[in-house]
Amino acid sequence: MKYQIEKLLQAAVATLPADVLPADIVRPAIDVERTRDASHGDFATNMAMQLAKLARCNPRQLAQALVNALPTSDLIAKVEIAGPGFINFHLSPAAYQQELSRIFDLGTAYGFNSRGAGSRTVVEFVSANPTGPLHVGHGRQAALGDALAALLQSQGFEVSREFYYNDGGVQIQNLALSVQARARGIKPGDAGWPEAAYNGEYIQDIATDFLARATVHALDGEPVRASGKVDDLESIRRFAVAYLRREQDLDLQKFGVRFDVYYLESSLYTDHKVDDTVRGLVASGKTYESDGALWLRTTDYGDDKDRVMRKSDGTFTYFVPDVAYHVTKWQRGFHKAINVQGTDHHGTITRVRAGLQALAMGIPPQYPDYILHKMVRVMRGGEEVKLSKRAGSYVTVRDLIEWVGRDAVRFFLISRKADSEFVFDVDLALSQSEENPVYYVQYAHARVCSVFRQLQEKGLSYERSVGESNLSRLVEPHEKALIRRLTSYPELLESATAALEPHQLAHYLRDLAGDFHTYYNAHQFLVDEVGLRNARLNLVSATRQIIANGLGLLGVTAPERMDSKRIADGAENDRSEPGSAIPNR
RNA sequence: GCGCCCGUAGCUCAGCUGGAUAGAGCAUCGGCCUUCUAAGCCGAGGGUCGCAGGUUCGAGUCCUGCCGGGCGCGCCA
Repeated sequence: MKYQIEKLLQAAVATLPADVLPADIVRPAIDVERTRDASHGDFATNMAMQLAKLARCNPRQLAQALVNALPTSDLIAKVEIAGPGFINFHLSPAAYQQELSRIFDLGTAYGFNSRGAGSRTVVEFVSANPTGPLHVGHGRQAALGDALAALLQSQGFEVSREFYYNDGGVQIQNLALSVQARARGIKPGDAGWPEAAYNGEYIQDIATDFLARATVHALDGEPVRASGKVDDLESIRRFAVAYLRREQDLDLQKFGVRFDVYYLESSLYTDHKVDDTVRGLVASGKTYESDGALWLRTTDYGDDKDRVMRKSDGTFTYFVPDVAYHVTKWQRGFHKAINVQGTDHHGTITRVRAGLQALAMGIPPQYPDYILHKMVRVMRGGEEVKLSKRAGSYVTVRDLIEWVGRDAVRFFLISRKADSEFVFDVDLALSQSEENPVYYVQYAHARVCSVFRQLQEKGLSYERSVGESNLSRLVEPHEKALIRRLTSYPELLESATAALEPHQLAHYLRDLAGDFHTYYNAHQFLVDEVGLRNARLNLVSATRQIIANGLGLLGVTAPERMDSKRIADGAENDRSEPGSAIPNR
């Protein structure tokens, strides 16, 4: 609808005579947006004011000229000039009817488009090192990245979800040494406990299983059998990595997140991608040797100092395989790449991009895109739980899911802008999980389903149709507000995707649910009069569809009933005591 | 010290890339269940949009400088 109005305006501008709008003025892009206030109509544009500034004339007069030049359309019922020169458009019932029909026709695909068709996109997220369980920060990335990937898919992008494993390097060595120490009965703080060791209790679990010669079946790899020999550091390393990868995979499975590709850092070495990258960089002339190390002149690309590629001991710094990894993204045809990471990684952005630019492969300077999220602080028992791998005590994704349920964790983590810090109050989530915003949205969905169950029980008829006579029955302000919200869903999806901001969708759904609950309380749907009943049922049916669509993109379930306080995926939630459920009324 | 990000109601956060009277949830207070599920609805109070300038028809949004907070600044990853 928005585009149709923009087209009309475009036509109007083109017909303006030169004495009103001199031809040499550069036309600003036509921008039509939703009004905030329903009394201002459905859409508005400020272009008369922008043009007036350039043409040095009265904005209201220019607005009038534009309105006069506007082609007629059956989508528009009324056009007004308001305030300093806004042009307000009131849509006709036909326009809404057309849009509601589309909701029914397209179903789960409503709001989708093919704007990104043919654009292969890789979204990299989580990418946790296999040195410990996933913490809440990873949870935020998982929720963000997965929703973002779904949004991109809704706009026609061909998306690959990728997880990059740093399975080489010093950290893995430290992990192996930690497990080995535990297997020898050495505990954190004891004499002989390695300095850079991981202190978490999960290390003991791994050591115990290792000694018991357990076998770990990683979800996407070969089974790994522990040798049980304490001196066999290589076996310990392989076993520990497989063990923790499996743990992480299980967490992600519980969270409902799937990856298309797990990319192993170690494979970049075995496939010679790292060597190729180094050769390419040396050939570019952007490197130099100093103090026995090989450096990349990243300062040529805006970095504040040059970076070491190959240390004097002959090993590479981590950013070399990182560049190599991004080269493979480009070579695999992903000309759009988005990385979801914590803000503590923002220093790496310049380096990775510098490496890609130095290779002169035709990769755009801004490749890849980054979404950096701030840290999640966790409050429990009135105190902040410090997220420290060293201390070994931190809240895991699994903890959160067990406490408040997957749907709540997902919705909660997604409903904040990535670059805003926020506090996850565990006590609040524990004590008031029933009041979590996600249930508000899910309840709206379940309520519609319930209405249709009642319809059947009462044996009432219902005709699914949004014909003109039908829609003209929807005259209540509550109904108009709901229609407005529903039909703005495609614009919302487009905006959330373009801005890479899934939180927009979470907020939209809460608003939509609010519109619905208000309507529900104000009016009866199952009325005797057939025409009105059809009209209202069609409206709430469309509402149910959009809520289900939106929640689906966020990875949250849309339950058909909420007949207990138990959470939709309540298998994870053992807090409900017998009798605590609120019975149906 | 330098770089990036953040600062909006008591708390947690929105504010659609500069628009019309700054919004929601929680918390507080007051109403609404013999009526499609009260996980809901209606109403009230609560604001110097960190501070000070600037840009223009118009600034929470843009530019500058301060103040406060986070993160980064290794031949660590």
